[in-house]
Amino acid sequence: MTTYIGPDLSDEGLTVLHVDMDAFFASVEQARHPELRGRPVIVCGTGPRGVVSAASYEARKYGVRSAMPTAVARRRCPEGVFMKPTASYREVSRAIMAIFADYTPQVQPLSVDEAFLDVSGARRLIGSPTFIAREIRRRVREDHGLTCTVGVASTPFMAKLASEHAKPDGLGVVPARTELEFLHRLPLRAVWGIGEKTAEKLRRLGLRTVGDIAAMRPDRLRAAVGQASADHLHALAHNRDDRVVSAERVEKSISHEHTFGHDADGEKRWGPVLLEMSRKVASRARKAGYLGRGVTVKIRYGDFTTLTRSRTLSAATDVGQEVYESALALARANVTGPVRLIGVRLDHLQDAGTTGRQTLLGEPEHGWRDIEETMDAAVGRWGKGAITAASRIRRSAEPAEDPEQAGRNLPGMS
DNA sequence: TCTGGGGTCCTAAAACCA
DNA sequence: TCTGTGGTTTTAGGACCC
Repeated sequence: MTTYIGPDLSDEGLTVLHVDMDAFFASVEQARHPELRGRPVIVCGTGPRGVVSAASYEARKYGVRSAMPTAVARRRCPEGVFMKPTASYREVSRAIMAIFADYTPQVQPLSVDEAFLDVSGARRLIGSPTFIAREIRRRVREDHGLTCTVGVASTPFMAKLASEHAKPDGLGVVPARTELEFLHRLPLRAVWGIGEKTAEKLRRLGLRTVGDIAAMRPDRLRAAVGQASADHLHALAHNRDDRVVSAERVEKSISHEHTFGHDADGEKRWGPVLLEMSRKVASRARKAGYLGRGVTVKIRYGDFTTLTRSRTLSAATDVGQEVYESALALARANVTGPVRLIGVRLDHLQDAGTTGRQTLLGEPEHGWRDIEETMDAAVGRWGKGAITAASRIRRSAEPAEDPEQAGRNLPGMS
């Protein structure tokens, strides 16, 4: 189904596609398990504190939405099929992104289930943007049994609005002539960067639509939401979006966090989790070829108050033991009671290749790094169960808190 | 209803330095 | 040596996105 936004049926001058998979995780499960088709499928954390990652359109009829607590979703949709996410979505995601790459090298993934494509160079060789959009939709359907929605427009922002407008299983085209008219009628929240807090501030100024933002005096906007935000909103409201679709993306940080099924009281409970997450963060850094110079610990208490504490290292690292030592010192100095969540982040990443890791005077050349690389190799060969920190092996009957099991999730899911 | 996990960017204050 | 000054980096928090 093609939705042309406005009367003009031309895609002249349009260069950007936004592809958005429909209810991605839930749809993958339905494609894989035919008996689930037509049924409300909810992919979510299944622990006591889980939330919904994706709800099939059948489930949405019951008012189930992503980011909703699983407990609420169960109440709203008792007959729903509730499933934990699996690691396989990444594979499907990669295969779909590979389809996009057949039409243009300029593919910018935004998350596992979304990407921008710049198809300006493909018009002569392959066809018009709407032709490419139809081809992509057809191939995603035929090769993977999945539906997606594609927005076609002149800028990334407009393309995203177009797909939003046409979903699910649609094709939305915003002809260049009709862009402003379409844009200005949209509600505040349609704008990338306006969340609940900002929308409330703008509503207090009497604004209701994107057109209202465009008409607002810049200084009044600035006073309400700050310089950078105001400039950004003003530009988008006037349909100025100078972002270019770019395939290369540099990572700024790598993190893991874990919410306990029940608040963890004492270092004995959260310490081992901190160690495991520190190792995972470092392992990912090594694999990606990064060293990090900053370590941040995140702590959340039962009442949801959240604090972060960070330190800058004397030398950048990709060694889990070093990340852990900093994280542990930060946690010990700042944890004052039972914690709901604990997290570790390695940031200020730099390229390991160009920087090289400096060995400090008196520091053994190898050591923890070698041990951890050996552990990586073992996990690679025999699977995740191969290696466990000694401190996590328990004698008592009480099961250890396992970040792999509670609220298992993948980065960047919608 | 009771709030996951992985990220990015912005702001403002504090700390550091010349 | 003390004081002010201004720039840069560090630290903390918050909003937002999927």
